[in-house]
Amino acid sequence: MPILTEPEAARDPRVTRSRAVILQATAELLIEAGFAGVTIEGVAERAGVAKTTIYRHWRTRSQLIFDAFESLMEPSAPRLTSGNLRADLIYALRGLIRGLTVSRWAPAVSALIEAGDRDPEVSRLVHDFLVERMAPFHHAIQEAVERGELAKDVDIDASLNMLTGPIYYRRLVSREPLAESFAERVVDQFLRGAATRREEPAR
Amino acid sequence: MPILTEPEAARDPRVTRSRAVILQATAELLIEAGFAGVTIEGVAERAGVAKTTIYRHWRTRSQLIFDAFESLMEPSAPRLTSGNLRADLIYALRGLIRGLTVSRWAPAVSALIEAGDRDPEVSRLVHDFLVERMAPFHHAIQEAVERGELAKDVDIDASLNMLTGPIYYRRLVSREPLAESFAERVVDQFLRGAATRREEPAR
Amino acid sequence: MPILTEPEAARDPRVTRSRAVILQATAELLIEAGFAGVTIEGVAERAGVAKTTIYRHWRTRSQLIFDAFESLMEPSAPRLTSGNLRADLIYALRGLIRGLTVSRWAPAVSALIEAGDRDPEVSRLVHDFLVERMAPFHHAIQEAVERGELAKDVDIDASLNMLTGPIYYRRLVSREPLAESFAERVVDQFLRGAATRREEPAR
Amino acid sequence: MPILTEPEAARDPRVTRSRAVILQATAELLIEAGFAGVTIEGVAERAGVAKTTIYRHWRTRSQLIFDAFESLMEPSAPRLTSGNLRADLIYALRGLIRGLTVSRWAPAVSALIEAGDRDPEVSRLVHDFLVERMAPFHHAIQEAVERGELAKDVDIDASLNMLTGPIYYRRLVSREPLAESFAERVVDQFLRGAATRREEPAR
DNA sequence: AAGTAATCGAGACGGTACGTCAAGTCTTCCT
DNA sequence: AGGAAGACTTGACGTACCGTCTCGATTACTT
Repeated sequence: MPILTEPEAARDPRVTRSRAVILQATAELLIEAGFAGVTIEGVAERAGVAKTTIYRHWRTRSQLIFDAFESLMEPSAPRLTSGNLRADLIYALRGLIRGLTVSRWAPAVSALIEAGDRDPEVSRLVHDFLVERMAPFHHAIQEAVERGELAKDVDIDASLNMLTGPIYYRRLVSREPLAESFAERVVDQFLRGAATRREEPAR
Repeated sequence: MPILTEPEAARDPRVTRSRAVILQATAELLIEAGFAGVTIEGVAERAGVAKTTIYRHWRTRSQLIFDAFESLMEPSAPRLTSGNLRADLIYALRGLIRGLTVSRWAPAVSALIEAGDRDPEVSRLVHDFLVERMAPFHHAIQEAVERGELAKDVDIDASLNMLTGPIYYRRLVSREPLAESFAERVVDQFLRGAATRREEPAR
Repeated sequence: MPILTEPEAARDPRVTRSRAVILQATAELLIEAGFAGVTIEGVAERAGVAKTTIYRHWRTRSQLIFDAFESLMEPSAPRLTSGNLRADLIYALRGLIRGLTVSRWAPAVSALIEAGDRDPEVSRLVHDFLVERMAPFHHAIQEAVERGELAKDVDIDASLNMLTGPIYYRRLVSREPLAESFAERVVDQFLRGAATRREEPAR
Repeated sequence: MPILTEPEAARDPRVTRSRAVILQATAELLIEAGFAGVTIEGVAERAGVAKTTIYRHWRTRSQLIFDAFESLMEPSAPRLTSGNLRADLIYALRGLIRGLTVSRWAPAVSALIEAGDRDPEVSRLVHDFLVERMAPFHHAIQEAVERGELAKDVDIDASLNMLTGPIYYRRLVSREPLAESFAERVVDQFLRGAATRREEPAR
């Protein structure tokens, strides 16, 4: 599912084949050596393809990397509909943590951030990509509000950022340890809030 | 305050002078052109210094960048002691948002992240740097707990990440708009919690 | 009048048309930018034709260039028959000098030499071409011998080379100034000979 | 004796060494494969030197080729002073013919012409080079005039061109066979003149 | 008039070489 | 003696053309 080029089927089968081997090679290099390890010449050699063929299909290295990254990803997580918000959020965050730490594509994550940093178009693609990936959280929270499980005045956008932000922060910025169990700590703190319950004591 | 080399006063005044002009040039390039814009040759030329001289003082580009970044920063924020937790947190987060978006060194931030990505030693330095920068939040929360303003069982580490994580996430990852007013939304959501008051959140 | 392909009339009008626009475009590029400026891709683009079409009709760039050059040339000079040898030779050499310096196709001349240098088949074509162009000189000299105006033992081949050689030499090799008046100097020196009249030259 | 760069002794022995191996490799390629066979990458590989090193010392391929050509040449021919003009001229022309056909550097000659064609600066160098090489002819003729062996009104410049021009013409342009014996034919025709003896030459 | 064959454009493909930039190393010069 | 200067090898950049190769889409010529 190419994103940066026309999505309709390529006529020339050579195109299809070239795109595939190039993305495959890029993804491998991405995982093995990160952003800096993805050189056009390296990709060309590993894919058994001429440099020009790569440039023919991708304008910038960043966009190639984005496409390769996307081809690595499993399809978007399913909607969370267990009806138990806490469990749903923890499940999803655990998935995110795994994705950022132990998954096949984990080593490619900072490369992607870096690509976004260099190429505004890629940064837009990343944004779109994340919005789509956030949808399950968004739905889960919205439904919980409708069920009365969450306060009606909950700030959904801030909430989304407060759930996933800490994960990304630890992975990319502070590089503190990031175990799956961190999911529960964030979700519980998120649900409970920090302030004491004058009327209703915390807990 | 050099971090990567012996902190005691350098004897040779030439060394002192070289270090200064190199850091100055690096910082300028960092701001103007980001991580990729900082080349050793570029720094050498702008600083009017030979490449060798740079390599003599810094082992890697990443460490040079870290040092330059640090020389850009104003000294750590003061302790927050207004006694009003919400106001303190908002004040601090606003500062962080400004730092990441409009400050002089804002353009250098992703360069720093990127440097951390390439050089584990730098990533450790960034971590230490952030821990120190986080101290005011840490104190503010701890004192609020002691004052009874925050629940005793508050998860301090998770909380710190939930306050600053969303900011970094928006700045570096999703690149959503990031206005100062976002500080209030995060702090309020953090304090209030998401769960409705009537029932206790699932535990 | 194609030389490198079957000279009989092409049946398909598409072929005729393609050949024409390609030669036209080649000639233009040849004049504008010389041998190195004639690239197959450039010709294709200027002619509004696919590269394949060019390769279909010419096996090598050199031969394309030769054909284009020939299409540029006016038909061979007429026989020189004024009966005055000196005037005839001067007239013809002046024409050659103009052709090599100020004519429309002058800029293409070294391209042609160069093409001959790379492609033996072209070099043969150039040779044939020159022989044909030399015919007027050849006749003029032969008739002058018959008229008794030139010595019977004149070395005709050497003479031809001694008349045109200096022109080409100045144009291609030494690049000394080459004015039309040079024609007279060469012809006079040629007729008169260098040796003094009193003694016979060494034999 | 470098011509295109400062003639004073290079300080850094690395420079001297680099120049030498590069010129050597260029000369070899020039002889083996002509102008088109001299690629910077090819020279670099054969010389065991980095491309950048070549670009550091020569601005263009043409100038590199000229320098290599010059390093190939034996020093200029000695003055011709046998006192016998005919013998002297024949001797010199035979040398030229050998140089253009069977010498070590013969295959490089058209490359040099081609280089001159692309780079005006090289064409100037070639001109200067030829003027110097022509000096022996020039002297021989002048002295013969003084000795009364040649007519006082001989056109020296035209004569020079009429002696060497035919050789170059056959070698580069018409590519007719070019044996050493051609030297005599040219010299004799040159001395004797074409016009019949009975009357004074046409005029 | 229909069918088939020649010819076309478009452009992907694997290549080679270009000339440039920057990396990090190493040698020489100079004070 | 040690710093500055800068030559060196290396490797990648992105571009231009090369000559070959599918791939339909027109023609043009049979029959």
